[in-house]
Amino acid sequence: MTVKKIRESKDGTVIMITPYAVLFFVERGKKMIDIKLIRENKEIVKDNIKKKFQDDKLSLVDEVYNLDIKYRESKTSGDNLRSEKNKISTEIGSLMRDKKIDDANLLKSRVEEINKELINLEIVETNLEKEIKEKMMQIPQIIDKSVPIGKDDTENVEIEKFGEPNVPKFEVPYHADILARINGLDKESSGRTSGTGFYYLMGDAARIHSAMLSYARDFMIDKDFTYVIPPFMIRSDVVTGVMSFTEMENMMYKIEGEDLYLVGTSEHSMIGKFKDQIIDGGELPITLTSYSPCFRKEVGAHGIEERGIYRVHQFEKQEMVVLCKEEDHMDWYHKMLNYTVEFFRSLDVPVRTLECCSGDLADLKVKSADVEAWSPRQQKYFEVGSCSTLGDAQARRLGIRSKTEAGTKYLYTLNNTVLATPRGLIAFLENNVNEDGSINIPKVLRPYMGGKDLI
RNA sequence: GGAGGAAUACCCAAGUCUGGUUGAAGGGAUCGGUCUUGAAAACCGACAGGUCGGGCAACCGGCGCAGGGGUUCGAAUCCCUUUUCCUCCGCCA
Repeated sequence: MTVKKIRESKDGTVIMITPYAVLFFVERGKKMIDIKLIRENKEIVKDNIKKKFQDDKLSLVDEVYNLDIKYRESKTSGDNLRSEKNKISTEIGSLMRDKKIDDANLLKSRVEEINKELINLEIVETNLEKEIKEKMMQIPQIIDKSVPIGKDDTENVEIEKFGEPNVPKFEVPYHADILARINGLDKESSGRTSGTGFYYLMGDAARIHSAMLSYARDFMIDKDFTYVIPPFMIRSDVVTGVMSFTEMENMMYKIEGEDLYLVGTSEHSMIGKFKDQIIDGGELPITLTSYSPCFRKEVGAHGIEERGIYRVHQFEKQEMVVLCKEEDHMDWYHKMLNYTVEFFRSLDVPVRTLECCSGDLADLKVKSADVEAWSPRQQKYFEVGSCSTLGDAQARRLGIRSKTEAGTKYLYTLNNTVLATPRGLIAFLENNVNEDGSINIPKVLRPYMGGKDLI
């Protein structure tokens, strides 16, 4: 099987994939908010758009509002015609049984007329529906009241620091150099086999990497999360359900000749698992921790760096995913964020939490914060994980509902990183390296490192 | 990868050949009741969910028999197509 990047293919793959995905996007009618909110309270939706500094989208609200009125009108007249048609067809049935052929034929011509009328009406109906969905797709999820208002990532807000951001007396080497000293990284070879953005981790470096993941897995199992190994490839309908089209283009690797994509995170297959499912209210909350390799094209602002393994095409991740009821999602959000903080603290890595401001928040998200690890080399924090609640937006797109006494409701979905590595490995190395190049192994990792306390 | 078979409601399952009062028999599960000290059993009753539209509401209507399309006045039923599952063969860590 060949993996091909959409962007780079010159054989028509792009042209084949793009319209297909867009079609799917539109036809499945995935939207982030309930159209009833626009019918009943346009201002909430508009205020939300303003808060996110997307004023160019304001007109969409009124457009949807008006199209919706037209749509409902045409749906009502269509439904009436269909109702009449159903009635007459049943009558024809009983006339045929009684062998009253002439009477039946008379009625048939009436149904034929109705069908002619319906053809045009249905075109109008379908087009209106499509137009509404396209516009609805661009209207962002309503953000939480607590989200700080700001234009872009420069206005994100630090919530809290955990651990002292120490700067040791010696100069902490660049992570690639730390790895070089223990013969832990070979990028020359990976360049030959796979190109930039890949790596060979070797020896103790590879072992710490795996140890951290195993520890992350057990850490979450101890928090009563169910460990899951999901599929590492998913179909396009799942992909378009869990991310926007731009994200998809910039992130996902497509398998050539198949309707399959390599996951960019296990969240994709984990949320996809529940697509079109109705979950019994008694099973909630569903708390899962999944492992997967993650593949990302990283097309866009940053791209792939030359040295090091900070931003790469392939990494591994232990993730947490929670599906819960509306009233519980904020509790889970805070709990999940704290778990990641606790995890990094147990590895002697100072961290801080940084809340995403309104303008930097992805359209699907209600609230989100990054966990950032301290880099004693750069003397600043860098992102190692991200915790988000998507409200019911993701569930709405994918049809994930639960049945309770109150009726059927869309679930609230959340996800958070426990550990993504090699990035997590970098954080670990920089904070545990000694002047002589040796590396301290914290207590929690020793069982996974054959008992060693130092490399 | 090849060759067959299947998909009907919470579960099992009839209906498909031969299109029409079939939005779908029957059974189980579940819920309510009778009987009982209590329970079981038996008997009686309820039980298609979902989604979209209309209505203050009671309620009315559209869609809906794996998904999508077609034929027809009319489709669970006929045709095409996609997916999934099962059996057999092949291949393989």
